[in-house]
Amino acid sequence: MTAQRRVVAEVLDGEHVHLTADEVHARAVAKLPEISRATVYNTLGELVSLGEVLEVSTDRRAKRYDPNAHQPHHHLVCARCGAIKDVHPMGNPMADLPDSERFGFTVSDVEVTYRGICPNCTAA
Amino acid sequence: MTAQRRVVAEVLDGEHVHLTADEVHARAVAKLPEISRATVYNTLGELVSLGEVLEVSTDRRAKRYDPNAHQPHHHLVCARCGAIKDVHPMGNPMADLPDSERFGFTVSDVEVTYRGICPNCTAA
DNA sequence: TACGAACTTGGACGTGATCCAAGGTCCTCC
DNA sequence: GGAGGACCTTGGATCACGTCCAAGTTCGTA
Ligand SMILES: [Mn+2]
Ligand SMILES: [Mn+2]
Ligand SMILES: [Zn+2]
Ligand SMILES: [Zn+2]
Repeated sequence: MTAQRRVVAEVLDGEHVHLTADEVHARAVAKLPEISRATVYNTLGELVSLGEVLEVSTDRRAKRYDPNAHQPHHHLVCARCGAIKDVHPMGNPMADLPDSERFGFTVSDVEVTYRGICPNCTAA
Repeated sequence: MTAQRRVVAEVLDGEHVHLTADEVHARAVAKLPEISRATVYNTLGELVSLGEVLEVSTDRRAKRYDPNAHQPHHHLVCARCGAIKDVHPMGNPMADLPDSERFGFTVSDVEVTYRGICPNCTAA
C-alpha cells in the first residue's frame, strides 16, 4: 500500500459517484501533486480486479469507476448531459430470459441501462 | 444512391449479424474494391440516422452495426469470444423502474445486456 | 458543354487507454 | 550498515477507433 494507491482509494471511497480516470487523477493530484496518470490507471485496474470498484460504460466516452460495488444496481443516464443515477428496478431481469433464449450460454450477469432526460436538461 | 452506398446496404441487408465498421468495410471491398473506410463510416452514420441500422456497443471495442432495427430486442454476449445473440426477455424492463427510482427523468429507452459463456467457449 | 451540388477519398487529427523502459522505494539478508 | 531484489511509479510512446477536412470526382441540369 503506497501513498499513491491510498490516495486513489480515498478519492473513490464513500463517494457515491461515477468518475472517469481523468477525474480521479485530477482529485488525486489535489492530494498528492506528482501522482501520474499511469499509476491512476494501474490502481483503478487493480481495484476492479479485486471487485472493490466497478467499471461502468454508459457511453463510448471514458469509462467510469463506481465504488458502489457491493450493492447490485443498474444505471439511469441523461442522454443530454450524461448525468448518471444508480437505480434498482423491480424483479430480477436475469429471470426474465427464458431458457429458449439462452442458446446454450451460461448466463452470469445482466446489465440494464435506462436512458432519458434529467430534470435539469428538461428545464433548460 | 451511389454504388458505394448500395454496397454498404447490401453487406448489412438481410444478414442478422453485428458487424464492426471494419468488417463492413472488408466485405464491401470484396464487392467494390476501391471503397474507402471514410465512406463506410459516412454511410453507416446515415443508416443509423435513418433508423435503418442500430449501433450496438456491447464492449469498449469497435461499435457494431445491427440491421435488425425494426424488431426491438436485447443482446446476449459471450464474455470470452464476443459472440452476440439477439434475445427477447419476457416482460417490459421499462415498467420495472418505479417512479421513485426515476429521479424526475423522462425515461425513454432501456437497454439490457446479458453476459455469459457461449457453448463453444464452454466446450473449449 | 459549363456549372454546381453532392459524394468520395486518403490522410491528419483527437480521445481514451495501454504499454514500456527507466528509475525509485523499501524490505530482507548478510 | 550495505547489497540485492521485488515491486511500484513515471512520462512518453504507441495503439485502436472514430471523426474531420481539403481536394478531387461524379452527375444532373441548363
Ligand atoms: Mn453506480
Ligand atoms: Mn441485435
Ligand atoms: Zn441532463
Ligand atoms: Zn464464446
